[in-house]
Amino acid sequence: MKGYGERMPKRVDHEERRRQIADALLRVAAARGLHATGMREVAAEAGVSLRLVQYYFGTKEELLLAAMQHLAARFAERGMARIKRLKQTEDPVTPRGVITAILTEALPADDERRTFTILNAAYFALSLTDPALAIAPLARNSDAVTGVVAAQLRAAQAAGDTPARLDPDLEASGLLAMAHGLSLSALTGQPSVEQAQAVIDYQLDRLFSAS
Amino acid sequence: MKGYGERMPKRVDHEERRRQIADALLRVAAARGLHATGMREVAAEAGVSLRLVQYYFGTKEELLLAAMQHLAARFAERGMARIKRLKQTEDPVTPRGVITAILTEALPADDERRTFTILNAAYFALSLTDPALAIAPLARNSDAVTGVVAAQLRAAQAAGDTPARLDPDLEASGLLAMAHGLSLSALTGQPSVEQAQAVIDYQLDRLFSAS
DNA sequence: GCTTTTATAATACGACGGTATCATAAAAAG
DNA sequence: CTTTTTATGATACCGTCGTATTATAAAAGC
Repeated sequence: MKGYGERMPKRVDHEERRRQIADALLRVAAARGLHATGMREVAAEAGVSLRLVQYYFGTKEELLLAAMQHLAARFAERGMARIKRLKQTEDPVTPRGVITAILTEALPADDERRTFTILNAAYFALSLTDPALAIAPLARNSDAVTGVVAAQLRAAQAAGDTPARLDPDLEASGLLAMAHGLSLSALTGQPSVEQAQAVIDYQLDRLFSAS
Repeated sequence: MKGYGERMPKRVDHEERRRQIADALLRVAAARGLHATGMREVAAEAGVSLRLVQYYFGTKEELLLAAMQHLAARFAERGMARIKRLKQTEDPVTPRGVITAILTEALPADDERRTFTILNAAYFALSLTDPALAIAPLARNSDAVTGVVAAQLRAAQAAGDTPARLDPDLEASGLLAMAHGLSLSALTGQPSVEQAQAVIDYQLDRLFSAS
């Protein structure tokens, strides 16, 4: 890269610091709420001075935006890792396996996914009224995933694992919307994560049964 | 009722005023966001003085809570009306008709439902981090609706309109989660309301076909 | 060794928001 | 008609937040 300066920076990587601060914001925001998170709190959480936060992100809006993109990137990364892990353990990677992994990954089953779901909801709500916050990164992810699921369904149809009369695109949209809705509901514990998982499994059973 | 005082109040109804102010908050919040909505703005929107808002709702938290309950009540009311209307127009009320009405009602197809969806998302996100905001009213609504859908599915099974092997509870949970997810996504226009409707219709076709 | 970059510290400022206070109008009760 | 209760209006207070400013230190390159 022809980077951000002629000479090397003093010691630390610029992007690394930005990530560190953005992570701090996400941690605080997941606990206290996105709007209730102040610059001073972020600085304290990141273990740096307030001035430094201003140094790396001139304005709060910029920080919020960068943190959102960071969040989307982290989640996409995690999704990729999940698929890669799937390919290593499960020898013949079935379309059902991939779809199950995707839908399940969205559930707030552990701390990381729970905070992700919370932050996602917070950013989504914020973007509905704050024009400065483009919802682009999240929507882009979602679109890509829908495409993957639809493709897997087509593959399953080609293999005869699922009825040919199904519409892959409509099914994919429905499944992802369901997973999204279940994730949000599961945050409140109604239904529980286990029940949400049961609903997903049930739907996939119905999809991949002979019928 | 053994109301709010021995003598009649001066001129206006207490509850009516509270509704008026709560409605004003919801209108402002739908446009500017829940956290960005101040007491002064609410007062201006309601056409009353700031002092009056304080008079009817001592604190902002109280106002937020009351507005949420009011919102939930309004939505439940609208749902009831929709069912009642259905019973009048569609002579034999089929389970599918009821379920279609419920799922479709959640979509942000007109201004009122759109603002409702936005406010719902905002309150939900807020309740995730603000312990003072119980999510009870919304969850209660959601639970009741799930029960209704499951009951309709059972009725359909009894009538032979849908396969007996289906699990009504899991199907109901899945359908409502899907509708919820679709509504949120439709707020951004991806997918559009029409596409979301298509997904719902498709799923119901699949449910109620012989199969 | 001087300059640039990266960092901290302390503090200031202007705006806004929730809340509180003071004053008052108007209607019902006696 | 006076008193009391209810309803309302105008404004003051105080904290917090985002942002800006100034001074300073230390490590890395030229």
